[in-house]
Amino acid sequence: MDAMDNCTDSKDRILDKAEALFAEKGFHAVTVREITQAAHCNLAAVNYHFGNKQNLYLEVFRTRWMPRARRVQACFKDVLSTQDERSLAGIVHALAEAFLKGPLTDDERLCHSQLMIREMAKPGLATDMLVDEVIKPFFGDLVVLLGPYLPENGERERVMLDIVSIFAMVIYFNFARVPVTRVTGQEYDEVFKERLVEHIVRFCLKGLDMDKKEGA
Amino acid sequence: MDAMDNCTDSKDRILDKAEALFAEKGFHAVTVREITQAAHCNLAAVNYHFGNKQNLYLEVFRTRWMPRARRVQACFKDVLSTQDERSLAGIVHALAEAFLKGPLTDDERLCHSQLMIREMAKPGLATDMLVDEVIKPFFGDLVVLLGPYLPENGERERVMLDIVSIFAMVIYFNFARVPVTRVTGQEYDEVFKERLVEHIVRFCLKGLDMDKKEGA
DNA sequence: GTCTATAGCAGGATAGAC
DNA sequence: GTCTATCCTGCTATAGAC
Repeated sequence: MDAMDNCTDSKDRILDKAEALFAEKGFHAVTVREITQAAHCNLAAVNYHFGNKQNLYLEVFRTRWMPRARRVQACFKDVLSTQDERSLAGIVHALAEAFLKGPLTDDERLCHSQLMIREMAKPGLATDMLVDEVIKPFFGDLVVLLGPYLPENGERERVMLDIVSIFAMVIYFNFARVPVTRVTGQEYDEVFKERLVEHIVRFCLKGLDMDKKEGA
Repeated sequence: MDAMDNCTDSKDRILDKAEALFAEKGFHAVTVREITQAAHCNLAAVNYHFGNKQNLYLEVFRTRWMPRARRVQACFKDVLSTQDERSLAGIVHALAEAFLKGPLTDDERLCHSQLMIREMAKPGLATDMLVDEVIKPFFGDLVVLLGPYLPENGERERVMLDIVSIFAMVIYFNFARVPVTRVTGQEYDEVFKERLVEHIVRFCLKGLDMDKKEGA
């Protein structure tokens, strides 16, 4: 398809297409034939370069998913460092922005969260790598970062749940595009995504925040 | 396994096991052989009763998923009707409670949300049925119910996003048990689930709500 | 490093006895 | 309704020419 296809070697093309297909359909629903056809190379290339299908899947995470996760985290820290004053609102906004708009293209972002969700749904081949090398360290950073805003020092669990909740929002709105679009009637264009970031920041900071009009 | 297995007919046993397996692994990762073995019946039974694997999958949604979704919604309305005064907090609490504790057993709830998430991740065989017959009508009800609390009548989209956000929390905490457990160190026992309900209600109503200690 | 050909096997589906 | 036996397709993986 792409004019560049012949410039990059088949190993890279396979990794690219494999990632997209694994994200879209899941490991079992994708066949090696499908991948090699999409990558415009021979069926045997997967076994030659990666040994077998499982290892190709793992390589997708090693060479594609992990670096991208690091890019997003770097973006988050970049945004933070440019803020002259540190505030809770600033941190949440940086988080939502890095994950929902950040350095990734739309396709990358969708692909990225789909791969993660699939792996998180049920412990899979790449779960350990993902949890130990990316999720846990990043959560550790966030706990430290949000420490000053803790109600008490003892309530570590509450902070954990709050952080997870922010991710819940970001990941859900990325992943559940189909029902969101069907229910709201909104396509995921730039305008809507900007509104989503605003919504997520507001919701995470203030919740529904409709108390003014209590009493039906 | 169960002592009751021989009492219910094979059609029901197949539906039960198929649902659990489809939820756990996804459509493609499950084989008909696996299902029939788990259901202690013959391989040919699936084709005899359901024609083919795809139709079995659809029947799982028709005869298992949909009735359960209705039970949860009924529970939500029940709780609402017992509240003497209607309030935003009451509605959110009823929602979180119905979905996170409600009428379902733990296994049912996990199974239920896994099936839905898989279907929502990418439009699948049952997506239309699910969206048109369950999600859209229920969202319609919620929009009406939350209408009195709208900031303005024009802001329908904001209410939609708020409702979706509540579901995002509920579904994520149900679905992403693995990372939640790994990060928080908490198993999903009764105590933790009760805390989760409290957390979700609080978070949805008030967000992070840490403004008191602004300024690091 | 790329390709063809094929081994070897697992899965879905069916025919037909009981 | 249940079972056995079997067909056939489509998959992963490999061997070996180029």
